[in-house]
Amino acid sequence: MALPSSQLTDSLVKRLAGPSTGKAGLAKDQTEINRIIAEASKGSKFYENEKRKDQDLTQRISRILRIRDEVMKGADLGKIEKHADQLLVELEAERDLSQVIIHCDMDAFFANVELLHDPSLKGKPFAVGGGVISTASYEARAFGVRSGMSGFIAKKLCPGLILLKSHYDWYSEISNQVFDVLKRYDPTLCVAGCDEGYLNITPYLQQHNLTPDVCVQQIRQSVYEATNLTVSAGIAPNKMLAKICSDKNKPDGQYHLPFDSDAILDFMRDLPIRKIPGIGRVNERLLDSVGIKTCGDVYTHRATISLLDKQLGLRFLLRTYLGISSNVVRPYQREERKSIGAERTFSSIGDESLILQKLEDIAEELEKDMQENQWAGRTVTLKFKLDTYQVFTRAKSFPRWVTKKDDLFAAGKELIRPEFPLKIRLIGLRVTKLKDLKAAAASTGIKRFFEPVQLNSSSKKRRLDEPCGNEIIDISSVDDEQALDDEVMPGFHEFEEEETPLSQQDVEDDEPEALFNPPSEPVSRAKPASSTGIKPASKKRPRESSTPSSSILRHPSPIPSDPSNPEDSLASHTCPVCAKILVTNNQDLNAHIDFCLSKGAIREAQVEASARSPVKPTSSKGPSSKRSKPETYPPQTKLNWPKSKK
DNA sequence: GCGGATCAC
DNA sequence: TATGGTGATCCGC
Repeated sequence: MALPSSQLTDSLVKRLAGPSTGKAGLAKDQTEINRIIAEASKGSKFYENEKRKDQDLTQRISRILRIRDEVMKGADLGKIEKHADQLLVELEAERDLSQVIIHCDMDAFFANVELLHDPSLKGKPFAVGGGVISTASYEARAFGVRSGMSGFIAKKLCPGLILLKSHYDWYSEISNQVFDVLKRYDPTLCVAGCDEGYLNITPYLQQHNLTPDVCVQQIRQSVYEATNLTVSAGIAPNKMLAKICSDKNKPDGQYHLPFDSDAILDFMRDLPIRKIPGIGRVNERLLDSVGIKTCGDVYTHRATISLLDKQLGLRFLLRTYLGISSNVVRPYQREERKSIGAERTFSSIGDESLILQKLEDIAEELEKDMQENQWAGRTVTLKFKLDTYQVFTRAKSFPRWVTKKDDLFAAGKELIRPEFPLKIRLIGLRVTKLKDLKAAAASTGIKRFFEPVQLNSSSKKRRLDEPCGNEIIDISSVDDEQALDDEVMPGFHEFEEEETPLSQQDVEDDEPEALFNPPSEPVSRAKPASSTGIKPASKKRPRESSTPSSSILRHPSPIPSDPSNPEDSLASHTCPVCAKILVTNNQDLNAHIDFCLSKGAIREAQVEASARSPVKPTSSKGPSSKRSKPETYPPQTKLNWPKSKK
């Protein structure tokens, strides 16, 4: 039984353990649990796919480290750190401790709802979910059973595990009850999933002359009285911190982070970076590769991060280190929605007619959903997962609004046809470039004059269009020019809530998110040359990328010396790669850095390519498997963060 | 606009 | 022993 260790890397073992390792309800011996999971998975197609992804990530990390080493040569680290420190001062100035933000998170939600319906489950290890576990009871978690884990793996970890089917209607109803309670404390409640939400209780505290702790006790008590379910909560000055805090005393507890800069810094210092929303397993590994395990490590490695800004996201990480994030709490707006889709997993099938049947089913399901919720869209994206677990997407845009099953099915067929032969285990359709048919209808009647218009968070216009006499029906055939034309309601602006930016241009970072906020996260991707080169055919081939593309350091005045530098004025800069001093503007500086980087990166890539030969084709039928040239050069990697600015 | 990847619940 | 579904974001073409 100890034989597996030979081929398994630590990273693969950890990856196989699932995305929610390190969550609450820790089990005793994680090592033993991971071994059992790896053992049970070994040899399966799922396992092979995870292995492939793990290897790709390993390569991506290698590229980043090579870039780092190259860039560090001759770099003036002292100067770079000084610049990072300057940025920290600027970010610190943005800190806002004036709002009391609460993150409420239901404890083992699905499992506890099941418990209400069947009290005999109390004290037993059970989990909700069929093939994949949604939620495990705390007793089951002690065995290592976690959400996202396959049911049969969970059974291996806990032979006595009771697996329950999901009852979404139950969860949904109770979920609404919970939110109704929370809204009494903050009508602008921001729902983040069916079992959690953010509140800004600042006004409530003032109106009722309460302290945050007492108020949150009352909130939790109110939820319990209404549902018989416990909820944990975090009290902090912003959403990110509140979310992290809600996990601190879970279950049935609350944690109040002091509203004090130094206390927050202390709190962040030893916090595992993985706890930050947006930093998942991949980003965790990437950051770990440069020595960052905790938020405090961000400061220690600020020079490295500065040099790898493009890959790691300097600004995001510095904000994280400081414990700064958005404190804007606002309900999800319908017009923020960007896509609607449906997908289904089934036992692998290769028969074309059967696959088309599945596609038709999905098209019908999606049409129903779009109809019920009044959405139309212009882009249809087909998604399919091979029996090897590799996922692909193919998209097509239309000049008109799509709403009907026939159109969805036709688009799907057109997109999948060139991919045959195929053996797939999942198929799905998603529609984007949405048009809100409810808004379209509303804009038609007189009532439009009484309803505030909401702008799309991003910036401009909102919908509400004029056309169509008065019915909502089938706009799919309306002339697009007209249908596409939106109209802005006069007199309403919509973007008010911003906090004042102080001197920084960047005001709010993340708030537009429906869920919490941060679309952030680092990581970077490497795309290319995956170890297994198979893939569906058609379309684009691997073209080679050649231009550098990036400039490390995205800020106007990144590392260079001068603190004051407008956007494009000339200034003296030290190239972090070759250490030359250049008098130029930022654009040219970046171009220069790209040049320096590409030289080193290409050289490294060549060395690596020659040292490595085979690209193993994992069977499977992808027609033209490319494999041609692995990477021309590395700049692929990068962590995407949130949209920090702009 | 497209496709791959990551993330969260 | 059968490893989910929905939605979003970001990057690099």
